[in-house]
Amino acid sequence: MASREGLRPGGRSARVQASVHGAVQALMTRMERGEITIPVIATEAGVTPSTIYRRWGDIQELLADVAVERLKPDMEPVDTGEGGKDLLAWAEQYAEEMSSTPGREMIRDVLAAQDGSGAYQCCNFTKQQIELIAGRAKDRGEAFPDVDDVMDRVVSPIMYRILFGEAPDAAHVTRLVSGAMQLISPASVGEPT
Amino acid sequence: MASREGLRPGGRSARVQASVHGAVQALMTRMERGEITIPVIATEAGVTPSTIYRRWGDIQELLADVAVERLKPDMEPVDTGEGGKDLLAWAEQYAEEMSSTPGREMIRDVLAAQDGSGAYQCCNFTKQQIELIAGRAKDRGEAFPDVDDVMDRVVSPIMYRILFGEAPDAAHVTRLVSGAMQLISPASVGEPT
DNA sequence: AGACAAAAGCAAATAATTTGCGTTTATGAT
DNA sequence: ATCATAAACGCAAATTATTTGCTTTTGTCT
Repeated sequence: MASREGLRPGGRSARVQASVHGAVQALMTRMERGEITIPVIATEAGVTPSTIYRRWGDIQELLADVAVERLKPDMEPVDTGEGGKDLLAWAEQYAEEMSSTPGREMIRDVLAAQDGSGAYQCCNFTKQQIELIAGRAKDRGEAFPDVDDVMDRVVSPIMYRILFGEAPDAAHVTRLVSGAMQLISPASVGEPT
Repeated sequence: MASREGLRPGGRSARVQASVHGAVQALMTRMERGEITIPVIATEAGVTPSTIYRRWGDIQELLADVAVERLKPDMEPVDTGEGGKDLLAWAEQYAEEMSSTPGREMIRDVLAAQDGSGAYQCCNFTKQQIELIAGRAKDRGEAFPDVDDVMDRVVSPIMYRILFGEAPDAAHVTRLVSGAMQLISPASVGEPT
């Protein structure tokens, strides 16, 4: 991610970065992806195109940079009082957000960039959310599956279907979550002990 | 995929298509991705750039088109005489091929295209391979998990890790396969009845 | 406050993309 | 077989995007 490291954190640089990011997001609400070019973004942001070219290299890197920022979770998973329910609620929302048109576009932007660090970051965002749920469950004394297992059993299938096929429906997400929870104790997702 | 449907199947069109595809593949062995532009491809293919623009639209669609073709399986999964072993052998090879640099580039190309049909096709290639393994197992009278479950439990985690994190190692693939096989009968992957 | 260098602006040069139009050539009907 | 038709291609001009050299602005560190 060109705009994150090794650059001046304050003042004009930060202002330009914010302005360009804002321009991209604004344009995405009014135009189609194919119409959004760097000169267009530059005009919207009140910046000269060469600034964008020098900082981000090409439009894919810029779009990926914006997408990563937008994919960063803005709140922590709801606390239902039980780990299995937390995970289900989180997974349902995750599936819905990522299946939406903007969601799918953001994922595509992240994956299309040469710089693979964006994808890695997004994966970490997800992991952190699950770790949060797992940590709360453990604090309550509940058993909870390993985070990597949740990634394999819940997150991966959701993402794969969104990327390669049709978005998973609610029933499918429920099945995935209860399957993952059964790694701990059979049939314990729905009913609190 | 622009080049697959609604165009003349024979003669010059087919020749141009083959020539352009060949040019892309040849260039990918000698250049980096960022250096491959449509004018460069056109020169290599002995074709005028506007032909490529009119047929594929932009370079992402073209690269996706080529990638889908290269991702099409060229042989059927090895037959070890037992479904679980077949699946393991297939999954190991799949993971290795897709984790390689050319493999990851092809996947990225497919996913980066606007036209989502390429991703769908790739998913179907994979499904068909697994269906083949499943069909053979059933012909032998073995139990074998549902293809969709194999997609969720084996293929998805492999692909997710390749796209978003680090490639899965052999031990992990083994664990995924035996987990999927346990959907049928516990601990029956290795040993023939 | 001043020196330094990073980042931005500007404009000219280069490269990619689009487009209009004439030519070639698959395809389907006679 | 030949012909009519339209799809696909080639070519070149026009447009648009990208790169690059140089100057100016402005954070940052002393």
